[in-house]
Amino acid sequence: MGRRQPVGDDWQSALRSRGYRLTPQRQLVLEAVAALGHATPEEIVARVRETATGVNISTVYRTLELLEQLELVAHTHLGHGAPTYSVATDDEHVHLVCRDCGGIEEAPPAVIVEIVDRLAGERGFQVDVGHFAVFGRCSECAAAAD
Amino acid sequence: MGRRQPVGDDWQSALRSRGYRLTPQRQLVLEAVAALGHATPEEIVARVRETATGVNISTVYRTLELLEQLELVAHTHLGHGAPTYSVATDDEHVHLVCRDCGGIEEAPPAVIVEIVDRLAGERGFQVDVGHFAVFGRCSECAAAAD
DNA sequence: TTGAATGCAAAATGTTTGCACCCGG
DNA sequence: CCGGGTGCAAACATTTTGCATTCAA
Repeated sequence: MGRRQPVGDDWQSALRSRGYRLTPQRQLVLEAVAALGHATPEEIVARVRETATGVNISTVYRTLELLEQLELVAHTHLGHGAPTYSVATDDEHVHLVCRDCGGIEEAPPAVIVEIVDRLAGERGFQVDVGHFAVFGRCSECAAAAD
Repeated sequence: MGRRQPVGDDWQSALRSRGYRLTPQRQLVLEAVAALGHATPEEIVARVRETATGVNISTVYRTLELLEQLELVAHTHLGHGAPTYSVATDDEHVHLVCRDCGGIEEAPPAVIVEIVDRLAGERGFQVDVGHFAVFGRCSECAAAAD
């Protein structure tokens, strides 16, 4: 895991240009999301506090909401508990969530282009590939279940 | 929505055969799930209370957990808040969740057989079609967004 | 300086648990 | 009668909100 790509400084203009302020909290949250990948708010605040102990969880929630609105981050519901956040520029991928072990695999979006096109063509539904979640049983657990 | 299919009496043997007791609460919860389709625990308890006012929400949670274990019901996470339950014998389908209006459309499983087969063949991942959730933007909201 | 942003505490929402009582088998 | 099942209350987990204070611009 670890960092995906460095956080550029385009995020600063993204905030500024829409009249939002640049704060250390916002920078730290964005960096944490980028460094962690698929992180819950709880994990994000923990990471942020390694640098700035005082940061409040409610600030993290508000910041994530704002960053998502600015399309700098995106969240995915993987089925169980809290949602996970990643930077919006990450390559989108399909999430394979195992109902037994809870493990998460990632598959390239190529796997689902057909259905994406089909849903767009047949019903005008624009699929958000990054939020695609497929539930099932991974090969490991499938083997163990027999 | 209303009822999908009547609740047979096979559920009684499903409980009995595994040493579980038949209770009015369990019957009412199962009937509510069947009648409502895609209902949250909160909606289910409301429905149950139309008939039996005293039923407690914690009983509903415990009952849903049991019924799911017996494969009489199944739950799906549709992205936002509480999970939704349906009877396990409902025809499985793909859920299309709109990120804007929160609306849920259903698509026939035929739409995704290709990817199901592909994931099974390439990585041994057994897809649970009923828990398939596709996030995106419905045609209505897509039109409104332009 | 000034209002957007934060921290804090409390509320809202969703789910789980301990325990005494009840009732299905 | 007996232990599984229920109701109740309280604990827990997660997210949201009101409000006074702080700080980026």
